[in-house]
Amino acid sequence: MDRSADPVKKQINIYLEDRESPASIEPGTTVQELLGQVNKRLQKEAVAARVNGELADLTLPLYEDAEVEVVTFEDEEGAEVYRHTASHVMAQAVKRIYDKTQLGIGPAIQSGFYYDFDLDEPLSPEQLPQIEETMEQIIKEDLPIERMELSREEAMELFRERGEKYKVEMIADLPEGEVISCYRQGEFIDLCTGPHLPSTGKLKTFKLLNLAGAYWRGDESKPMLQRIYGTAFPKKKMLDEHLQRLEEARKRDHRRLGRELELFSLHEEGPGFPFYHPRGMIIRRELESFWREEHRRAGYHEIETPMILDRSLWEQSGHWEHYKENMYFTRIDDRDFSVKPMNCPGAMLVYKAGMYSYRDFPLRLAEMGLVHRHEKSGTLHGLMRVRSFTQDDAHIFMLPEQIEGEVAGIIDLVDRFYRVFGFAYHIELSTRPEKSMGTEEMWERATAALQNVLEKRGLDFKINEGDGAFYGPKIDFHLQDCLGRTWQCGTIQLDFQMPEKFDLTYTGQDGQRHRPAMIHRVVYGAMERFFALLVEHYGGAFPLWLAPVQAVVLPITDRHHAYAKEVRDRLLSEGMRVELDDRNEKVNYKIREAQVQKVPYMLVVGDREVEAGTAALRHRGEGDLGPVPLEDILRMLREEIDGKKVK
RNA sequence: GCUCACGUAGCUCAGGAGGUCAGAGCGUAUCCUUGGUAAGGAUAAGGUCACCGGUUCAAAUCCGGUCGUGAGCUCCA
Repeated sequence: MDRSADPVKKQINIYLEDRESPASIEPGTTVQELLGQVNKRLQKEAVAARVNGELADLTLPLYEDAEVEVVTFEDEEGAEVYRHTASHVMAQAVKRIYDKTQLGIGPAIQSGFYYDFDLDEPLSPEQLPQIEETMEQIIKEDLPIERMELSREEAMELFRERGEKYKVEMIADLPEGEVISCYRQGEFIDLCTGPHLPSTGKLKTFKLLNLAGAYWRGDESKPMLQRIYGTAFPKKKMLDEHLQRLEEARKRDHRRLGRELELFSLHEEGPGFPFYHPRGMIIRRELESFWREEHRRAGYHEIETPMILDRSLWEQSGHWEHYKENMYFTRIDDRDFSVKPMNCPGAMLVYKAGMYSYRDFPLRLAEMGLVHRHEKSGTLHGLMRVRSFTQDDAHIFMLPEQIEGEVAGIIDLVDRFYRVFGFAYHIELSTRPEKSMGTEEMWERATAALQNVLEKRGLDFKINEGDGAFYGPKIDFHLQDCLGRTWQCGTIQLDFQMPEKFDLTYTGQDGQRHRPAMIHRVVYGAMERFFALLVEHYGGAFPLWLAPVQAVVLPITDRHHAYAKEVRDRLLSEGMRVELDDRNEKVNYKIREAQVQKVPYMLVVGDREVEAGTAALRHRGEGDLGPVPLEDILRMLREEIDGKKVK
């Protein structure tokens, strides 16, 4: 852009949003100065601007007529600018304390920021306050932040001189002809596309949260840098609220609720191998029976295949070659066996046990298959990431022209399931990874087929290059946990390999043998992961149909025990999960415990209820509902259960 | 697997510059209390302070290793 002032033009016109007429200013006025002239409040709130649609610094001088939009912290990109500046201030502070620090990268992320450092000494959490203090100092200095545009050579020279080897590496990788920009604040310079706040003093409150290691460029073979995470807000109150929200989220953590509600446990004796307790088991079985019902309706047939199978099968499927490091092995009668890490080879054998015609297609074989995978120790996470889990798997064998219809059917099925639980989800399409089998042409065809269905249905999706399975591309469905981390649940994987490897055939209309196409798919994904996400989603307060204990009967004194038992038995006979709390405690105490355990309904019975044949109904969320005749209670609960209502 | 941190009764956590430091609350058991919508009272039981090794007269406390857990990275349902 030509930044020299136009000698002919004395004034330029700037069009601001929400203003009828343009502001007339002198060329060279910065966005910030302009805002000062027209709207002081906006000037104060602005963190960046959009000039003719392009995100820019407030310090950008304007030389031509332009449209200017103000970007504040409230805008997503405004928050990013704000926090990105916070990450620079943090980097500056770290460099002030440890001058040999080499900088990695330091972007803004969802609700915060981080910066990666290469330091000689390991950082420990005790050092964070010191870094925070230095950051406060830098903010107090209110250093102006200036943008500099450099040539590739200048930039190289600058960062080489400063000993920033990672920055030099980044510059070397920038495409030719790209404008290289840097930002300077006091003695600190960083390679950065910006934009940034106009000065360090604009930063109000921030907090450094945690430390972690992170490989340079996310590559395991590259050095590990030290990453500091933090967050920043324009108001102390917003920061406090954010920290409060994090605290609340931790209360929903499935690992915590799993223990408190006695759903499951994990033990040192079996890292990553979960134990289901009676209450967790009820939820799991409910999920499974819902699943069976829906799958029967959707035309699936259920099968079960063995957990341990001969080595030759895994060699044939390609797992021996491509998945060995994740597999468990055993030896029986001098033969090598493997514990199944996936259900597909077993399903192949089921298919091969019969003869199929094109008329049998699509053939949908479903399996609740328990698989074992030797995941790296550092990746284990409660029930979200475990080493043994049950996949609600299915393998669909079909004609090539049935692929798109089947994929569409699965997308509908997944959507139906997630809706029942009220889950929001996002979709990703993963393409061919480096370590994979099959021809380029096969991959292209398969990927195009998946993409086609998504596009036809107008679904938003993100493409994950090289993230597919070794046998084919896939569509993944992701859900969020209590902290907003996303987890892959449902997946649809197209596979042209397995039918080849197992020489699967069907008889076509022409009487000849042909190769079927195949899809692997899961809806819940892994029962363990889905269960964990459900716990966090509901914060432990499961809808009635899933609640391990649906109702508890609370007699007020011993003389009400007989009637309480009657009430309990009546509910039991209607198939409800009900308990009787006849402990020698006050009703307040029993109610509190039922609330803490998030039991949906409490039936309090005393003299009045015995007399009238009612129960004083209390809902964990709605409180006291007053006396209700037993038969009405039964009807209400039945309706709520059958409707899978979320209450 | 990697980086950093953590590991004390079933749970949540105090304590710990090496020596009356094995503590609290919740929970559990027993007894008293029979009480109407979120904790009634008393008493008691419970831990070789993750495990192994080292330093020391003495280790829960210091050092090393192992295992497990957490946050992230890598990888994945």
